[in-house]
Amino acid sequence: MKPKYQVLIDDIKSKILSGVYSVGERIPTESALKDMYCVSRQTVRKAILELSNEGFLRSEKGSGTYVSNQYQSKSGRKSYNKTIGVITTYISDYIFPSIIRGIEGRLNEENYSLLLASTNNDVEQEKKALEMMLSFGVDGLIIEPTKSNLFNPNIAYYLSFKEHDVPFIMINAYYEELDVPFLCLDDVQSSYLATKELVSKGHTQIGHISKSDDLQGKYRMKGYIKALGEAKLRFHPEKVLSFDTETKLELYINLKKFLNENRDELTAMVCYNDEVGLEVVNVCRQLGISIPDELSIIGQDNSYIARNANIKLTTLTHPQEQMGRDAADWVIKKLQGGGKDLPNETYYHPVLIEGETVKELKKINSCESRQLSTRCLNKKMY
Amino acid sequence: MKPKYQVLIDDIKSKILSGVYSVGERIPTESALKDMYCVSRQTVRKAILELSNEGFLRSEKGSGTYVSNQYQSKSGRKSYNKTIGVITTYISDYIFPSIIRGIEGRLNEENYSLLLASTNNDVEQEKKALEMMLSFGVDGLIIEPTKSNLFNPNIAYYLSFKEHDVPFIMINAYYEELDVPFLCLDDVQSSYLATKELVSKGHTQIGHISKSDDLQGKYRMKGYIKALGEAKLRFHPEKVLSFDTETKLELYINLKKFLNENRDELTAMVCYNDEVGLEVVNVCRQLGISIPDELSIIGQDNSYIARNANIKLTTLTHPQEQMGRDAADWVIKKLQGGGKDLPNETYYHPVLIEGETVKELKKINSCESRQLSTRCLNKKMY
DNA sequence: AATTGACATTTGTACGTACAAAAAATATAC
DNA sequence: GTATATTTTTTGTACGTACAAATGTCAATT
Repeated sequence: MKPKYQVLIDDIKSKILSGVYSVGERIPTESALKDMYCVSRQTVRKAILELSNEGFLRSEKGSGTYVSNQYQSKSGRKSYNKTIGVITTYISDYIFPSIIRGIEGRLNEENYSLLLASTNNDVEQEKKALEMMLSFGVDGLIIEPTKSNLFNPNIAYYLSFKEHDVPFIMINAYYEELDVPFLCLDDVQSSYLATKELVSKGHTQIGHISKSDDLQGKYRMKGYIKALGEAKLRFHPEKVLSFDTETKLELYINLKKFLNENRDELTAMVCYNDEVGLEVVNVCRQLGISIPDELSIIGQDNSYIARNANIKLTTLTHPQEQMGRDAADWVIKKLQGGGKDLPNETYYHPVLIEGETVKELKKINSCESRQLSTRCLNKKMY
Repeated sequence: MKPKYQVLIDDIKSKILSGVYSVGERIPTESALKDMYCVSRQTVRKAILELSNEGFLRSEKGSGTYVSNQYQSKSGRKSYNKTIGVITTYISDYIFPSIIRGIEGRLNEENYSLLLASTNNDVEQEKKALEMMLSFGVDGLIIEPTKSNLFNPNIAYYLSFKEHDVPFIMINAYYEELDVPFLCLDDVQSSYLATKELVSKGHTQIGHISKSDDLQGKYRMKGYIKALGEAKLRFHPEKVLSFDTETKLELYINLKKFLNENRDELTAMVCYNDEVGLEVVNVCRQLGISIPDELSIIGQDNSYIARNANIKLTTLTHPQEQMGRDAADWVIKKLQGGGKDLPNETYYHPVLIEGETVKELKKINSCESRQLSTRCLNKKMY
């Protein structure tokens, strides 16, 4: 358990690093902090003394305590460190090794070092990672946002980076509340193409699995709805299963329930990503649903797990390594002074990769009113 | 007029610098100093705290206050970051993603964060990474040594970690100059088994490609020599090609020259690792040397590139993910106080994985003195 | 002789009171 | 309006009490 003075140190340091207290600004008096934190004045003083020793604060008798610039001059040795910080939600899973390979490759070409931290899509861990990077004084940052579809209190840190002219760029998603540079797959287009592919294969009963806390989830849902609309197919909310980072552990159970309930309603699923797509394959195997005979599935991202599974998942491309290279390239160029003509928003267009999980229903598409019963008949013949 | 605590500081510092209190010696207790100087205990503590910050003293609860050496830095304070630093030579290539996966997985189970830096097997970048970790104050470290077979001036940092009781463990190799905990593949055994396999397949003209700046290179050479010795085969230095991190870029050219010169001398190669093994395959393709008909090849480490190449390389296992997990487990246990019975040296035993790059020569092994001319005759017949 | 448990000792955290010293704010005089 | 004196505010030094946490010591037991 942290001592009280350490809680104060951490809080005040956090406020300094995030720009709540800016350099030269006077922080609340010892007496005010005593009341704010419900501690004794001695405890406040102990915290302030330690922060002064670390160069964050400077006290003046009779006047007050001010944010010092000593820590900043230490972290301001940007060109000396030649290090780029990378903050991602995960490191060794899914498409992240490929992204990191792209980043690392490009950085090595310019002899930049890489400092990498992961957040596990958790706001507290993102905060810690940001403070680490700020404290050390990285030259630039490549950041994958955490829970990008929800409000994030760490946004203050990004504003602080902007203020200190530390170039950073976001990948995979961005905070819509901020005007920041980013590189993203066109998530709308990805789901749109997936849904459109299923429509072109004769599917009219198409479900969707969505992730609610990431911006990708929102726009992949948008693409799904857009393609339904173009095909004059109605959007049914009960054909959508939504989950988030915290409920991901229960996805297997929720999928089982969802697919059982919709067994006779759906002929196809557009999944949030390949990981979810393969989870659907797994659950269908448990429920005795034949893929793709009874249910067609499309994942997204073209991850290695889609390519290496027992059944080759139909999926959409994700720029992965190229996006990593481009992000590193952007930061390097920014650091080398050529920031004027760098793009602030880059979208990558997805391409469909055919696998073994989509079945064409065109043969029985001549009479749409009998589609479901024809499907049941077809099933009895095999 | 000097404050009382400054009088104490000056007096105690003077006693330390003059040798009255020698390094490692316990100075009088707070209570005794209170009586000696006729001040309050708080005033004594203030003096001791400042001397501790300056590196002159070190206090231990329940025990006393000791004279420290002056190299002790402020980063010796206990860390509350719950972050483990990992320093590896590379991040996204070869077997490193698997190792990192193991580390990350174990750390996540205990809610530790991961901070990752790579050195590219360069001493300066290792120094930078170590300073970053020290500066931030990680709770523990997992380190893959840089140029582990050469003297490394950064060894002082590892001594500093030891002194500050920051638990760290090395993976893949260690510095033989230091008595540090480590987890390693048994590199002697790996090359020994590779060479022995070739011997058992009838090969007597066996070459070796070695890496001189890493400890693995030294011990894999040792295993090669050991197996030659057991088979009563002579060790020929001209059948060994050695390279290091800096000359790696020229490996292709040097391999071409080496394999051309030894075209009629060698029937098999034990390679430092899979990467080198596949490079040999590549060069042989250029030189028109048929694998494994004319030259058998064994790599080491069972990396994904060995499993996914056009030709499946015969190789030896490396613990990769398991070793990563064990390293993280070791550090976590150390941090949780259970340091007494943790192993200081762990070796993993390699196992041969058969591929498509080794040919058996047993049919023509009956007369060893005519082996080379028989091989030439055999070649003319095809 | 080795181990265990109880107790003493020592440092660490946190609260409080009191006064000193320097800067800032306000009042007063011109 | 400006200069000076006085008061208030804020940090700095020093004292004290109380309890927690870790280490060290010693006696009893096996």
